[in-house]
Amino acid sequence: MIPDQSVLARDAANEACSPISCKNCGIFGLCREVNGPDVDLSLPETIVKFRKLYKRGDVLYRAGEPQRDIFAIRSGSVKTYVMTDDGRMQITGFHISGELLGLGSVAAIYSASEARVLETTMVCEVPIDVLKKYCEDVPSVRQQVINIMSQEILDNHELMLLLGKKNADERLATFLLGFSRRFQKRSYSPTKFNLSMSRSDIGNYLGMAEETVCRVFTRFQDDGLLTTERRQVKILDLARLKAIARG
Amino acid sequence: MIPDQSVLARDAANEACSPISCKNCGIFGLCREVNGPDVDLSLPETIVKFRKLYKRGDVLYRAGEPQRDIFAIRSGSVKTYVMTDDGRMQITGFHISGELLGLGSVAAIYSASEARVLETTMVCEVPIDVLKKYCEDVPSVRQQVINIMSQEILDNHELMLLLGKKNADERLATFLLGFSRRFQKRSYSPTKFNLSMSRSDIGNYLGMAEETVCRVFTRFQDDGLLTTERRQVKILDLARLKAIARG
DNA sequence: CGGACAGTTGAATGAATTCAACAATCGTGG
DNA sequence: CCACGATTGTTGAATTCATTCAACTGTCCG
Repeated sequence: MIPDQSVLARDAANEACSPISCKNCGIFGLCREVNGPDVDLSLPETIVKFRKLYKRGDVLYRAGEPQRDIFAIRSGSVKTYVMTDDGRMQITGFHISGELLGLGSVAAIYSASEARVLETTMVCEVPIDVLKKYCEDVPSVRQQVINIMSQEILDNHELMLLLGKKNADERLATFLLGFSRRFQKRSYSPTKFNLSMSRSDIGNYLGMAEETVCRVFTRFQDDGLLTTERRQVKILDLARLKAIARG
Repeated sequence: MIPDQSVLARDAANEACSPISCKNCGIFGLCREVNGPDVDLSLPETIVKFRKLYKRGDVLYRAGEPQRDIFAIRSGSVKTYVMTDDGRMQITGFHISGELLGLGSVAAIYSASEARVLETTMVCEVPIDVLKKYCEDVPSVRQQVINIMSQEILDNHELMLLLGKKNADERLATFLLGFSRRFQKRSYSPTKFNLSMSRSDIGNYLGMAEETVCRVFTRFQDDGLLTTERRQVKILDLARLKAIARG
C-alpha cells in the first residue's frame, strides 16, 4: 500500500540532514548521490547549516523587502502571493516538499511576492549571495537555476490559461490534477492526498469565491468523481477528472 | 515633439545592423558600446546573421515543436500564447521592440507556448545552442538571461493578479498603463501610442470579451480619460487611469 | 469596388458572486 | 480532558457584472 504524503512528511522532517545524505536539498545538486562526484561540497556545507523550522502562518519573505535567501522546502508547504495596492491578494502558487522558492525575484531589488507557510514546514535557507557564487563555480547548478525558473514560467502560463479561459469546474479539476501529478512524482499516492490549504486559499488561487469551490467540490462528489472529508481528498475517477480539466 | 513609436519603428527597420552598431540586439550584450570591451564578438557575429523579417500572422515558434531559437525583436510586435486541449487560447504577453522571446521554454524539450507576429516585424534569431555556449563563456550574458527570466516571472505574476482579482475597468487601465510605461522606457510617448493588436486580442489577454473591451474604452472616453481612434490611443488623464488600475 | 474583417452598441442571458445563516471542527486555556 | 470561542466549511437565495447573441457601421486590402 502506498503511504499518503502526511506520513512521509513526518518521516522527512525527522530524517537527518547532512550535505551528503539530504535528499530534499538535491535540487541544487548539493548532494553527492544526486549529482555525482563533480560537486564541490565545501559551499553546500555553509548552505545547509541554515536549516530552519517554521510554523503555520510564518512568513518566509515579504513583498517590498530585499530578498536575502532562496528556500528549499524539505517538508510541509508554502503559499506565495502578490497583492494589489489596495490589499487584494492573488496566490501565485502552492509549494510542497522538494520545491524551491524565491528564484523569481533574483533580478529585482525588492521582492514583489510574499511567501507564507501553510503548516509546520522545514526549509533549507540559501543566502542569495552564496547561491550566486555557487552558480558561478558549478555549471550544473547554473543549469538547474535556469531550469527551475523556466519551469516556473511554464507553470505561470498554465495558471494564466486557467484564470483567463476556464470555468469553475475546469479550474478545480485542473487544480486537483496538478496536485495529483506532483504527489505522484514524489512517490505519494496520486489519488489520495491531504490539501494543506483552506477552501478560501484554493478559491483565491483559482480566481473564484470560496463558496464556489465548495459547491464544485460537492457537485464532483455527487457525480462520483471524488470524495472529500475536509482537506482530505480521494480521487475516484481520474480519467473523468482529466476530461473535465481540458488541458 | 516626441515622435510616436510607429515612426521610430520604421527608422529602426532601416537602420544598419552590425554586431558593433545594433542597439536593439544589446539585450545579450552583443554590442561593444552597450557592454564594454570584455565582450567576445566572435560569437555575436554568428548570431546576428540570422536576422529576419516577418509579416502579420507569421509564426515565430509553435507549441509542441522543439524550440530551436531565441528571438530578439528589433522592430514591430509579437503576441505569445498558450492553448487548452480543445483549442481555447490565452495570450500570455505582447512583446515590442527591444524585448526578448523564447527564454521561458529553454528547460522544456517542446515549447508549450506559441508566438505570432502582429505586424511587419524584424527579429534577430539566436540559435539556443549558440546562446548556451555564449552563456557559458560570458558571465554578463548569464546574468542577463537570469534577469530576463526573472522579469518574465514578475510580469506573469502581475497578469495573474489582473486575471484573478481585477474587474473590467481595472484590467483595461492596467493594460494601457503597462504599454505607457514600456513605450516611455524606449523613449516613445507614454501618452500617445498605437496598439498593434485587435480588440479581440486585448480581450483575450485580459480575460474578457472583445465587446467588453469596447464598452470600457467608450466609457473611459466618455469620462475624459482618453481618446481612441481605432488602435491609436491618447491618454488624457494618466493620474486618474493609475487610480483606476490599482496596482 | 466589394467582400471580409474589425469595431461598436443594445438587449437578453447566465455563471459566479455576495450576503446570510448555519454546521462542523479545531485548538487553546482552564 | 473538556468546553467554548474562533475558524473553516457548506448550503440557499438574491444580485450583478460580464458574456452572448445580434445587428450594424466603418475601414482595410486585394
